[in-house]
Amino acid sequence: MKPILAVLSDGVQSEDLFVAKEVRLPFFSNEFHFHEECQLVHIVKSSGKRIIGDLVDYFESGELIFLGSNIPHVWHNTQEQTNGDEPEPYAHSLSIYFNPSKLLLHLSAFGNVRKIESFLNKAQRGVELKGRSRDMVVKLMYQILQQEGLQKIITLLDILNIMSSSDTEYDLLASINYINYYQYNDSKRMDQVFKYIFDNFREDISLNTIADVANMNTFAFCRFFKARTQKSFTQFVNETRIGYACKLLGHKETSITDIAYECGFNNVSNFNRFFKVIKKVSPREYRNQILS
DNA sequence: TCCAAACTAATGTCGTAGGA
DNA sequence: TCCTACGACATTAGTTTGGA
Repeated sequence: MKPILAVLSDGVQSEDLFVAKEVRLPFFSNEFHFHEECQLVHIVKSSGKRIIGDLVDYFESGELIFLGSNIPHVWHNTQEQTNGDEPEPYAHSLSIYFNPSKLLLHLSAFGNVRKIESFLNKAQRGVELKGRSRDMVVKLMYQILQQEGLQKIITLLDILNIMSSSDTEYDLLASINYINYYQYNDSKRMDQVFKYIFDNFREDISLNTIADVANMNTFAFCRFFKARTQKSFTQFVNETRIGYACKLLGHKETSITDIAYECGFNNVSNFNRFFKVIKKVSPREYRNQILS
């Protein structure tokens, strides 16, 4: 199955080497999409759920993600998370887009670009930068917004150099076997499905219900969903729930039992079982780790 | 994309044990 | 005593497969 590329309508124009953008919106776009351009994104202010490749996780202000070519992704705020009453936009981010082939072609004229090329390949699974590397890159991203001409390009190269030299200060996000089978034509249907799951994962979501959302019967939906996400519908929902549980476990005053029910599990036994399968540690161990 | 059948994974319940 | 973790087991719902 050949993936179809999405085109960034306001992305990198043919004469540009890269584009830097600051976004302030009431909430992030819910569209699940991918594009040929690499994207470096810093979440200045917002929180919610995100999908990168086959990883479903929570995001918060401050994170820095680098997405390589063609990895499907979405940052999602629910209405509840958007703090609709606030006068200020709740979704604030900085992004840099560039075409990797074009950039490498230009850079190769000046010398060996193997290190950057290798990093860009790794980034096809999505990269979350951490520690000092993240702080340095974020600082440079703010600088780039104020710069013009050659200075902007020099700063971009600095950023690439920091990221590709950071051997330990990043995590790869999508699983190693992840392959993008996503098609542009699927966009609307998958958006509806993800939106429904994200808005309703605290309740029971039956296969019939979600298949109706996708306008398919249950068998067709199972096949469709697995083909696009490389995981079953139940697995996806449970990962969403466990991701939410991880967030709640940071609040010491809520008991693990309460968290289990809050996340949509109907009994603690199931919650413990899935938590350990997905996170490799029990909820209590996880809480101890993050609170320490 | 649909359907039927077979298979498998997820779920709920109960019991037990350890630690605070 | 309560909370948490975990195992066993029966049941149910979800998933896969193959043909159309």
